Amino acid sequence: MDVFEGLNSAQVDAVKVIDGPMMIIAGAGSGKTKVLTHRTANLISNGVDPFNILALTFTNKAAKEMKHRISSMVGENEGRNIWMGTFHSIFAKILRTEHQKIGYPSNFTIYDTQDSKSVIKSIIKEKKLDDKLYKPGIVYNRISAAKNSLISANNYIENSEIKSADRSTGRPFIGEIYLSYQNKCFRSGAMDFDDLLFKTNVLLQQHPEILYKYQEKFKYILVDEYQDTNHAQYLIVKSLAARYENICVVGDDAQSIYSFRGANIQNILNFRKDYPDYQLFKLEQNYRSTKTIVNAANSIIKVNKEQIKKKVWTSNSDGDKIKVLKAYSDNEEGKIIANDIFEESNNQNSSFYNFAILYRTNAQSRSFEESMRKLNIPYKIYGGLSFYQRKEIKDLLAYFRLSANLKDEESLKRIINYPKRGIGLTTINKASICANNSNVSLWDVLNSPEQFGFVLNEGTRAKIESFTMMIKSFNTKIDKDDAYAVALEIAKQSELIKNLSSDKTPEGIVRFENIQELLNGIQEFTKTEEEEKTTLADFMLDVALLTDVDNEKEEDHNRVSMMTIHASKGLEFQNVYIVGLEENLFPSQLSLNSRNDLEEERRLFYVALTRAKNKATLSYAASRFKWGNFINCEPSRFIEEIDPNYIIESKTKKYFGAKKTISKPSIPSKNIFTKPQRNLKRVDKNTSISNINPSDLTKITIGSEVKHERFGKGKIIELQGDFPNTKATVFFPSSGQKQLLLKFAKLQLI
DNA sequence: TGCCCGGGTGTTTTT
DNA sequence: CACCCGGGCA
Repeated sequence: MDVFEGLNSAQVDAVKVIDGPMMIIAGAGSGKTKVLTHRTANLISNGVDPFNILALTFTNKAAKEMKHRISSMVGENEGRNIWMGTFHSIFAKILRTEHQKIGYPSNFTIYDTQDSKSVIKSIIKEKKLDDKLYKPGIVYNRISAAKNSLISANNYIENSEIKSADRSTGRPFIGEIYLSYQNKCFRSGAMDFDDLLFKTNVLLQQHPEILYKYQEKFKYILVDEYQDTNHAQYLIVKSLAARYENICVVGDDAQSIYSFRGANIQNILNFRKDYPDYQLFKLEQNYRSTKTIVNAANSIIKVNKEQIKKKVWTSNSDGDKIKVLKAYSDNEEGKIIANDIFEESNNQNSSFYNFAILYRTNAQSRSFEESMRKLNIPYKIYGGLSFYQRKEIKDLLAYFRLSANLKDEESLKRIINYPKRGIGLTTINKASICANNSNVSLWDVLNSPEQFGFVLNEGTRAKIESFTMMIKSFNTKIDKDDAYAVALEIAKQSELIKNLSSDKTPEGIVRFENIQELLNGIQEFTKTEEEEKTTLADFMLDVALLTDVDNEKEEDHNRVSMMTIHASKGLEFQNVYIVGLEENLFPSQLSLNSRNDLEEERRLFYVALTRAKNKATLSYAASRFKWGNFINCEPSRFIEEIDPNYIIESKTKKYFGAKKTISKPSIPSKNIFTKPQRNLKRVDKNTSISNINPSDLTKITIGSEVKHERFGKGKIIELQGDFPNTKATVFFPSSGQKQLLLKFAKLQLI
């Protein structure tokens, strides 16, 4: 196929380049992914071996998608050989291969943030530090920031600048905590997220032969979302590319929104210094959005001082103006938005898949969930508590993790007394002290108590022995037998299943279902994994790096997407609702003190707005429930910053009126959600599909008298299209003529 | 060792 | 408001 087909001239220029350093500044919606995939295909059709290509993306989903698209251009056999993934997953893979060089087992565990904080917490306790001052979260962030700047624990302690900074906040011992944290992780055969990058740097720096090996392997390197790379990532890329300098980075400084994670916009600016003979390309034509949205977004971003000059434009149509909705409270905001989505989906004859609600913080999702449920609109929340972070899932995974890596202390502590085995905290604490004294893992102490001076009574001893015996038996199977069989055995033998299935509360049933879902996922894994890696140990390797977005299911079609703006990066929707546009919320209160932070918030708003293809709607509430009482809110400065030509402020009255209509309980809500099911991620399939069945639908004809849950009585004037996509024009005496899609409208014949 | 109750505390954003 | 943690008691 022709790799240049369908590209504009700027895109062709970028796709053409094969060798040498290059940077692509790609405005929002400018076809960045297209350029990346076509360029990679072009490399391959010019004789570059896919085995020599490394492509680093920001999310697993982006990697998967890109791999898929490349494969469809160059063939599956070529495409599959490209190394493509997130920094974290690619370098975890390399670290597992080269584990001996850094003294880790190849099956090291990856600690998630929860695990890390729990380790830190236990250290703070051991060191008898004031836990009011040393909060695990704060300490974790300090350590994380240090690692991302490649500062080791010893460097940290020796660095006088850091020392005085920590002193001034009253926490002079963070360095010591860092040191024993690293020690503990090492002893547990575990790495945290930042270690994956930190240790890769150590590996490449201290072992020239390894560096050479990967420089030779990855002769062509491609980095997506370069504006969001941190120092550790930057250095890895730089050293890998140093030999051949075939490096292509893609990014947009206007969309840099991860500085809190150590991302450094300077990486984009430094590129020129590192590779003076680089080629620069700018993609400025936006194909995604209407003129209104593109221009409004430009008017916002131009308020920022720091940016690379570019002119994003589009030849798309003008489109609708951006609506600004005011609500009186956060709950009313939910209702107004749900109402608007309902109406728009009818008017546009459009699936809910084309709608997204974007917010600044995860906590905001609640009022939207509630109002969507009331209107029976199906939705899916991305992020927040991910599937893998649920308690019951973490419990079962902890069994798997421990069985794969006996040294994993966090997992051991989590499950040794769950389900109850009569091995309590006192016992564990004693064992921990022995482990610390001999600098061995907790498992070693439990496994051979005498050897490490762990005194215990006969009863406890027997209980511990039966536990270790069980885990050991899992351990012998986990990297040999079929993953699903082992997983099921563990779930049963540990009595976790028994324990969960005895809980008949609604929450308990959901937990049990989640376990089922995990087991199903493992069964899938044994079938789909191409190579022969189908043991549970293989499954566990990068399960820590998976996120919700990575498990998109077909059933998620026809649902409104709800997520933070951060999570929406790289996505696009026909209709975007940006909510909670209030001072102190968006922009966040914490950003108001520094120009840089405020500019990042503004970029975040820019990202949010540029997700929209057709329509963007903004909303804010005049008061919001926070920490138990109402606080008054002011509209966000970002609303004023938009060029007023592109927005309409809706009259409050109209929406006030709408509020009344919605809150009228007009549909019998029986069956659907008998009681509010908070925390349920899985929404029943078909919740949105009309309550009347197809035979009812076919009975509706022109002239039928019908009743609509919000518009009341009406008469069918016209019908267009075939079932199930029949569109009806209905006249409602109360609110005029409406276009409705029968399958959504839940019309009832009178 | 395990459960219950009360107080204190917390909201950015994520791999 | 909702959750987590620690203390007190069985």
